[in-house]
Amino acid sequence: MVSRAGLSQEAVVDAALELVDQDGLDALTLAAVANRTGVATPSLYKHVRNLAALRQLIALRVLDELTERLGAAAMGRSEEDAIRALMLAYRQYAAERPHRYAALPQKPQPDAALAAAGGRLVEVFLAVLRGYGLTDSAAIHATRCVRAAVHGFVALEVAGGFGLPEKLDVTYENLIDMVSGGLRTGTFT
Amino acid sequence: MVSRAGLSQEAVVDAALELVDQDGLDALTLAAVANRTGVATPSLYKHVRNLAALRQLIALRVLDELTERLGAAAMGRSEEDAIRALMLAYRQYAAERPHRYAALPQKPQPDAALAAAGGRLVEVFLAVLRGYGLTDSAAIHATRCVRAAVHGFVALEVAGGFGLPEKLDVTYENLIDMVSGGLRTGTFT
DNA sequence: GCTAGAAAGCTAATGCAGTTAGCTGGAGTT
DNA sequence: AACTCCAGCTAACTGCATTAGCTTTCTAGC
Repeated sequence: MVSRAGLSQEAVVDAALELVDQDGLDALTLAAVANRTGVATPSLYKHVRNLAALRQLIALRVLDELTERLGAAAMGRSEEDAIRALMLAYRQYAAERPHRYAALPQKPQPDAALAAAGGRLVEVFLAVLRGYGLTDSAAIHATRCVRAAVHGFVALEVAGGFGLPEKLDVTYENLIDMVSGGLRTGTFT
Repeated sequence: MVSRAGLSQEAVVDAALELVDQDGLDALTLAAVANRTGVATPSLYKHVRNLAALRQLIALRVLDELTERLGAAAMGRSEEDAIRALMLAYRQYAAERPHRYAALPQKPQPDAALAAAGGRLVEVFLAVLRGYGLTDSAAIHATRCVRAAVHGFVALEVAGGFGLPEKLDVTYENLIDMVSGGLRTGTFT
């Protein structure tokens, strides 16, 4: 069935994710992945176009993983309850897998699969916001605001952008209040 | 006065910033900086410890530049007026210099100068929030929330994380409303 | 003015990572 | 049993960061 090491694109991405989890994003090198999969570096090119492509595959995985988590968290809840669950789950994912979260692309990627995954993520937010009775355009603006708040907090937290780490839970509760308050009382254009 | 090319750490950072502005963060390479300053690559080590150090110097510059802009924008304003000006100036900086904004560190940096610069940035936010009569701890939480919202939006925008770029101005106005509404009515612990 | 020393620059060389080219051997097929 | 395909390999090249050691030039002090 499979020749030698039984490698596949999936297995390569798996190994790359382990590497990222353990040693951070900067440690993601084809040599390291090859080493971890017990293969010579050039052999990886049989499964992955190049390093950039591997990074995109990773981003795709992370995005889908996050989307799944958020969907599960929001399921069966509505309105503020759902928003709160969504935001908590989001932060929790980044806390559990900070390096994976950091692996999300920081620059515009022209990748179609990635864009689709981003769309799926947005869909989860939109689904939750429908409970607020927001019309199409308003829902989009509201979604962006929620995403901005959540991503901003998490990104700053992961990057060590906040001083004291003790009270971050409290800050996040405040942020949740701010967001859900804004959704309740705010006027979205 | 100065030996040959009249280089200095400042000049190296200047050249590096030009490079980043023009070609993006990935284009920041010692070879490229050397080329731009008319010097052989190893000569740069006379002014900068290594590439990582250069990156930190760049981050420092950007952080201070941003802080200065925000301070100027908030000056003479108070409460919602000031918050609005602050948020608009923040986004405008990132829009003008997206690559510089992206050059801010994404990972915890143990650099003291960088931490100090971060502290100065936070000070501007805190100064504005004092107008809301927030006590110490509450002011810190509120500041973090504002920063999270602003940074999240800007980071997503710079990264192309939003679909349609047309209505982003509108979204940002909504975000400003959400934040200032939260500051007005919210209870910060 | 002259000379010593520090500073700034250079060339040479090393190591590592990504990538390409071309070979090879085993698995599945006919 | 011969054929074909493909995963994996070795060899080789490139670009970049970094170090070592030499040369030149400016400055300071005599």
